[in-house]
Amino acid sequence: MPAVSDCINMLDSETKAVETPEDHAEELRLWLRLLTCTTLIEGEVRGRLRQRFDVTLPRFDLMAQLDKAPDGMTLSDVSKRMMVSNGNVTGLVERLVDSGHLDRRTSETDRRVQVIRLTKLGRAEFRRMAAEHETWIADLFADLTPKDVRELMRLLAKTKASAQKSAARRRP
Amino acid sequence: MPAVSDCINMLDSETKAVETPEDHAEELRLWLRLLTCTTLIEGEVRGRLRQRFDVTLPRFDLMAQLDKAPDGMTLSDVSKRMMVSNGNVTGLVERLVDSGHLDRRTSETDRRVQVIRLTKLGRAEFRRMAAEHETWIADLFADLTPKDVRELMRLLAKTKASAQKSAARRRP
DNA sequence: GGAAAACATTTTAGGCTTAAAACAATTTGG
DNA sequence: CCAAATTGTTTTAAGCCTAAAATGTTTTCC
Repeated sequence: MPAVSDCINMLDSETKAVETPEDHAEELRLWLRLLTCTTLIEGEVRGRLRQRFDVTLPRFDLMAQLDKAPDGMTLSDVSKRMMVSNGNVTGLVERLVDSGHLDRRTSETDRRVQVIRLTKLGRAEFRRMAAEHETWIADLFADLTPKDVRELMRLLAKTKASAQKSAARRRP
Repeated sequence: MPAVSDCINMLDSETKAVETPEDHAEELRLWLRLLTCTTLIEGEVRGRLRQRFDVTLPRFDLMAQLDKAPDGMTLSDVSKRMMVSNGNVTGLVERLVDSGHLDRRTSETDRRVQVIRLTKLGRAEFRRMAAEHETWIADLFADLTPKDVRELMRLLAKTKASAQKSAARRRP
């Protein structure tokens, strides 16, 4: 919604809206900044996980999901939560089962479904990594005041809702 | 900086700070929300680029960088700007040169350096895609008021600075 | 001038990621 | 009941991505 002063060239002599390519440069800049922040932090976390624990970020993320679900999750659940494709989860899980971090079994009641859980080893290692991970995040956001954090949370919630609505418009 | 009421358990009987694992749950939640927003929007843009133009997001991003640099860029420049590894750029450029979107030549003055530019075709296609891309972004952020956008820009700038400082602390 | 350091890029090996197709099991609706 | 639709997962093909090592080039500085 541009300020009135920005609209002068978009109104014809009869004060009627004219079809003009609208200017969305601000939103574009916002998106690029959002992306930069995420890429920056993600890269930093990725590097620290590798250096300190020799683990990849996707593996850590998957274990984080499972740590919150003591009764296990299906691959579909994981895929939705992590917002990645099904095939991606299949490979990720396979590697984590091989390394002894995950337990996978076919559901008794529905033979299509695979339920995965953290093993004892997986849970222990994840907890160790997560504790340190939390301090990295705190440090990365250290210059934000509690008020900044609250305000960002609020605005990002609004952003998420807006984007979800837009996505739903395209794919109803 | 927790509120005073949150600190009660962190002070011992002599009102001295005690070594307690600090609570950074808020920052962690903020990071997850930031990541969710980015992943959501990025996935949406990726899908639309593929459907409408049969182009990948990394290719689009690379062309976007070059569109802003009519005199071309070196691979290092691109790598820094896109915040991806050098080897990644090598492959990306190779595919875009093959498809006729990029021109690549060795610098006259420094034979280590490769300078890449958009070809006429590359520029034309990018401009066509970028125009539509901008409307997608506007739509994805449509529910944010201009004030929201300004405030988010400000807070993300602060976030970026904080994260860069934190990264620099680790890797001086 | 020449060895050593720094720089730009490519190569390598391995893992991540996606979209789409294929497969298997369950549910639905005549 | 049973064919059709749906659901959960895996496979496939291609591309993306990283870290680290290797290669070639230029600069630095004795």
